[in-house]
Amino acid sequence: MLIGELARASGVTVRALRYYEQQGLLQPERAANGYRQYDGRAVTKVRNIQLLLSNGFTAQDVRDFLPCLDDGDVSLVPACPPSVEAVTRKVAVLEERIAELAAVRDRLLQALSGNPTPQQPGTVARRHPAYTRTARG
Amino acid sequence: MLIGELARASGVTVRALRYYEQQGLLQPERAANGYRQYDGRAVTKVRNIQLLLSNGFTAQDVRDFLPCLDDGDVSLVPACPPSVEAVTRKVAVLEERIAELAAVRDRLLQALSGNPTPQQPGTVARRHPAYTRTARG
DNA sequence: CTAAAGGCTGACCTGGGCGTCAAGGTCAAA
DNA sequence: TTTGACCTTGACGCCCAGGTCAGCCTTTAG
Repeated sequence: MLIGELARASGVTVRALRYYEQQGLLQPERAANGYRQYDGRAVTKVRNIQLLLSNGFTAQDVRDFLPCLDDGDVSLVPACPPSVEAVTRKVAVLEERIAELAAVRDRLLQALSGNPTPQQPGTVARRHPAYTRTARG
Repeated sequence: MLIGELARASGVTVRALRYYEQQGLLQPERAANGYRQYDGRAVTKVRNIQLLLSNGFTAQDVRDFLPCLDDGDVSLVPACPPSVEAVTRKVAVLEERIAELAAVRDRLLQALSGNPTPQQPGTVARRHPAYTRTARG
């Protein structure tokens, strides 16, 4: 799979793919002519990278994520126990971000329904109802 | 409340507060000496702004959020019906972001538990269990 | 053979969210 | 009155995630 195909398949630009590689997030093979060669799993991987980057994580953060998410193949995990701690921390970060966004969402929904905010001022709602809706619908 | 106090109270820098104002996210009063004057609700507002910015939204995005979240006072909402549509769109964006992050979190948890991924390749998990954990909890 | 399409590296540019001076005004305490 | 903390605007700088252009090589189509 050449870089242009991967770009189209994963919805990012060729430039972004080269950037991700430069940041150590991708390590494609090289053909004899110097062209980058990606396998099919790279599509998932790139989507996950983009997903994290567009949610406020940095390339450095993503580096911490990927060792155990490599190419979306979770079965690789037992081979990388040293990063368990790092992954656990990342899960906590995600929990926090999710809770924050859910709180904002709840406030917007309250706003739309015209209800007052049942919370003490000084911060955004912390304890919120379970997340039940599915994306896009 | 002066800008330095607000900065300490809300956990951002003075520079950031001036930047938010420049971006149209804050409109403090001005004292006779030219000093910015904030009221207590600005603390919540600033925290919300920072929260959104650190989650991958731009100042422009935040501008769309704030008309109905002003100072965290949701009771102001009925006064701004024209932005209902914009807020609704933002809720959808939040739902999507939350779902994405929850999917990543689920994959990390699967990785930690060593389970295989029960999903078709090509994208991150889309339908995920309800969000049940509380932040830092 | 030639043109078009795609790939390569290197390098400079951009926009967003600030950090960091610079030069100066204001205010409370000593 | 002087010091020091805090405020003002303005301007330049930085990092990050790429965009864009230049100059060149490779592969496929006609």
